[in-house]
Amino acid sequence: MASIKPSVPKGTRDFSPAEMARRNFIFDTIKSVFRKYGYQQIETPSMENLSTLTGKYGDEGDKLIFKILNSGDYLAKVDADKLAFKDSNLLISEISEKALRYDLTVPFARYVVQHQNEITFPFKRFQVQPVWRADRPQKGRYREFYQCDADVVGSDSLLNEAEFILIYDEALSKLGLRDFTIKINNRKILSGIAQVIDKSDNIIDLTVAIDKLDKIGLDGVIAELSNKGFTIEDINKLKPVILLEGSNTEKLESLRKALANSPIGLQGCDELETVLNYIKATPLQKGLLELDITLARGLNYYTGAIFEVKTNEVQMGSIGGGGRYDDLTGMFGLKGLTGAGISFGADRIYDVMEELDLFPSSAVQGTQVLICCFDKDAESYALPLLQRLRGLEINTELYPAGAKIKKQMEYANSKQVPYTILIGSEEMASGLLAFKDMTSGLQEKLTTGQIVEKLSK
RNA sequence: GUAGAUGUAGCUCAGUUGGUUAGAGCACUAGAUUGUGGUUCUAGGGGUCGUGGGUUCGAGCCCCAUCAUUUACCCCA
Repeated sequence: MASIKPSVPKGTRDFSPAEMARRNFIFDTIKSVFRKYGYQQIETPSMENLSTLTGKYGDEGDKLIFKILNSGDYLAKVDADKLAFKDSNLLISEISEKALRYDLTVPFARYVVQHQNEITFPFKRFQVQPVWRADRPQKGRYREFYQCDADVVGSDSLLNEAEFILIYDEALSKLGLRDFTIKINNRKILSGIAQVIDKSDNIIDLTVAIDKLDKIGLDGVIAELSNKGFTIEDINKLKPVILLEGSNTEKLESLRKALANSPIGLQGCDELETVLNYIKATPLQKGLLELDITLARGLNYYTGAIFEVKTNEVQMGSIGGGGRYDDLTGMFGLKGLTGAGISFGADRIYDVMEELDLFPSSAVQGTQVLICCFDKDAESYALPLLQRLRGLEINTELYPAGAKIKKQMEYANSKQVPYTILIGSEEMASGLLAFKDMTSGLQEKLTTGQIVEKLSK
C-alpha cells in the first residue's frame, strides 16, 4: 500500500508535550492578569458566517480570510454564466458561506450584539483561541496562531486604555521579558494630520506609508507618498510631524501646535494626554510607554487610541496590538456602543521567549515520581502508595509490571522524572522501599511514610 | 501576488573540477551490567540523494521542468 508522507499544512504546527507546557505557561500568565483586571472568558466558534467577517479588515485582510467550501455538490447550484467567467471573487459568495475566524475582535462584536440582552455593560471579556490567516508564512508568522484578547465594550472611559497599558506591562513583565515598548497613538491624530494637509480622503495611504518609517526610512516614506499622489508641499508639511522627537509630553506639545486647525486632531491629543496622565500615577515594571505618531495599524475599525507592543530584545514583528473602535457593533445593527481592546500574539511571544531562553524550569510540570515494580505482586503492593501520593497532588505514575527494570528506569530518565521508587520481593518483605533521586543517582531505603514526607515538602 | 535560498538516514548536516559499495554526529535497537536510568565502551538496523526528464562511458554533483520547505517584499500577531 502506498503511504503518504506525513505533514501538516503550511504555516501550521504540532505542539509536543514540552512545547505545550511552555505554551500553557504563557496562556496561564496572560489569563491570570486578564482576570485580575476583571475580564471574564468567553469562546466563540472557529468558523463564522463569511458575511460576518468580510469588509472588516480592509481589502488586504479580506483576501487572507480562509473560506470554507459549502457542503454537498456546491458547484451544482452556481449559475452557469458565472461559472464560465472563471472569476473566483465572483463565485466565493456562491460556494462559501462560512470562514475561519481571522481575529477575535470581530467575532466578539458579533457576540455582543447577538447576546446584548444577557450582557451587563460595561462588558469586559477575554478570549484565548486560535485564529487563521491565509498568509504566506515566514519568521514569526503562521497561518494558524493564538491570540489572547481582552476587550471592553460599553465604556468610553479612557481609564480602559490606561488599564490596557498596565495589563501589557504586567503580563509581559511576568513572563520575563525585560525590555519592550508599548507604543501608543490615536487615530484622531492621524485624521488630524490628514485634515491639516487636506488629504482626508487619502488617510489610508498616508498612514500605511508613515507606518513604515522605521523600516524604510524617511526617504522611503517620501517615495511611497509621492507615489500615492502626495505633492511636495504636502510632504513638507508632514515632515516635522513624522519626525517628532523628545519625551511623550514634548511630542504632544508639538503636535498640538501642528494640529491647531484640526478639531479632531486636538481631540486626539487630549485623549492621549488623559491616558498618559493616568499612567503617571502607576509606574510601569519593565515596559516603556512611547507616543509614536507613525503607529497606524492596519485594521480599519480603530477610531481612537491604538496600541502596539514590540520587544527590543530580538528582531520580531509586534507581539501585541489593539485599540479603540467606536462602531464595530454598529455593523451588526447595534449603534452607539464603543469598545476597546488589546491582543497578545502568543506564538510570537513564545518565539521571543525561546530565543531568549526565558522559560522557567517550573513551566514544565511533568511526572514527579515513577514507581517501578519487579513483578505483579509488587504492582499490587504499590497501588495504595500510588494513590496516596496522587492524593497529595504529587504527579505519580506506576509503570505496569512486566518490563525490565532497566526499561522502566530509561522511561523515567527520558521523561525527566526526578524520583523513582523501586519495589521488589526484598522491599515488600522489609517494608523499606528503594527511593532513588534520579538527578544525584543516590538511593536509600525508606518506609512509605518517610517517602511521603520527603515528597510532600 | 513578487523575488531569492534550500531539498542527501527519524533529526542536524558533510559529500572535492562529475569517477568503485554515499558518510558523520545525535536519536533508535541490542550487549558489556541475571535487581537500576543518565556517563563510558562494543555491535547493529535505517537512504529509489524531493520527483520527472536531459547531457555523459559514468550524475548526490551539470542542465531543464515540477513539487515541497524556507526567507524577504506586500500586509500583518
